[in-house]
Amino acid sequence: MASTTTPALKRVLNAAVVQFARHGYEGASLSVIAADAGIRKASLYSHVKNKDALFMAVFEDALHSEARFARDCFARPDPKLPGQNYCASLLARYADSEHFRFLLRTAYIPPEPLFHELQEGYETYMQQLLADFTTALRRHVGDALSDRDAEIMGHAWMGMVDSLHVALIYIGQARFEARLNALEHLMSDSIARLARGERHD
Amino acid sequence: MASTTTPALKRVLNAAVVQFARHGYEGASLSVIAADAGIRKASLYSHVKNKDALFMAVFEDALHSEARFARDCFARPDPKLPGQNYCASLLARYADSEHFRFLLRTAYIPPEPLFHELQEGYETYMQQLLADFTTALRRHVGDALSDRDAEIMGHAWMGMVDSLHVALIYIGQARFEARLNALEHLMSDSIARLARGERHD
DNA sequence: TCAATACTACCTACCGGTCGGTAGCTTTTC
DNA sequence: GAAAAGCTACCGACCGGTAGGTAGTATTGA
Repeated sequence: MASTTTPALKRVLNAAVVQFARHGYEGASLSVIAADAGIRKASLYSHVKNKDALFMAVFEDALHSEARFARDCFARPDPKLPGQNYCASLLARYADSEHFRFLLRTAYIPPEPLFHELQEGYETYMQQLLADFTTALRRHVGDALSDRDAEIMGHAWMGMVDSLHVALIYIGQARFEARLNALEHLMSDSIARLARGERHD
Repeated sequence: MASTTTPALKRVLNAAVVQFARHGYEGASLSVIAADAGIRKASLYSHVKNKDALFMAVFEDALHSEARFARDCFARPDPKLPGQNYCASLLARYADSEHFRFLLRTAYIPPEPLFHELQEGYETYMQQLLADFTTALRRHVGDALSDRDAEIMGHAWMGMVDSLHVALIYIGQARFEARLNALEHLMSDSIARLARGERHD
């Protein structure tokens, strides 16, 4: 399974993530991907078994790439709110990372033939994100935090993250920042309440 | 523009919304849509100019349908929070309305050739939703509400709505309800604070 | 009767994928 | 050391299939 990644394959994968991110699974053409990688379509099959396998390879790359990104965000201490680094970095990340754009494009409506495999990958990624947030939250609020409130805040934060993801895709930069600001206010109010020892009913 | 809708065209539109909602713009096949409507593919062109026009016709229907749904939600008084009726009705709406599923499927990643036309439609729909929420919020909080706080809460609520939309698509019913509950807690905390006359910095 | 709607048959364009074949570098074999 | 054999990456040509769309003709109904 530890297949070596030749330079040619790397070019193919780089071309593929761009096309898949831009046009989706069905919309991306193997001819174009091959051309962008500097070879003919037939030669693709020296490197990958078929379109599905190519897509899954890109997906694995993207998941690893974004997992590392998230880990780095949570490694730095959040300035004010748990998970704040991650949320605040999304805009730049979206501009810079082809892998991230690929994941967002594919996340909500994955290609039907690959649905289950993809679902699993996303699932573990989201679980990791949630776990990271929860530990950050516990560190931030302290022992007063009940399990139930931690779970509620976890759901809310994951919802907030999805909301920001969506904002990246279809509303502009200005409104992304407005939404981020607004949602941080909500989080801040609720966390302040928890820190005062009040509980959600 | 006020073209009459014959029964045959209605059958075509009904078949089309199902296919577009299920498979998207590119994935939906005109042959299948025609077959579902009880005619041959070539006969479609007696009713619609081409695939784009068919898609746009379905889109207009869907927008009107969902605008009416939102209006009905906001016509009823919200039990606890502004906009609560709408959010709480989403799950059932998603199960029942083919038009709604169509809109959600198409919203974030619209077909490229129709991008601009669709964007406009969504834009006015979202503006209406935001306006409805804002008046509900003003009614709920009272005169103490500053314009700035109203705007912040508006952004937050729209984010919450997007978050719930996403939840409908790719996480199950159980987690939708957990997210809804969690986000309502956030909203509730923030609105309680506003109602006490405190302001966001 | 005449327009609207339906049909069959067909078109071009493109898709993912396979085929036979080859250039060129490694490894084997005597 | 050099011929023989094998392997990898590549190519043009082609496959079956499907897509959206069109031309021409038959059917239908007010």
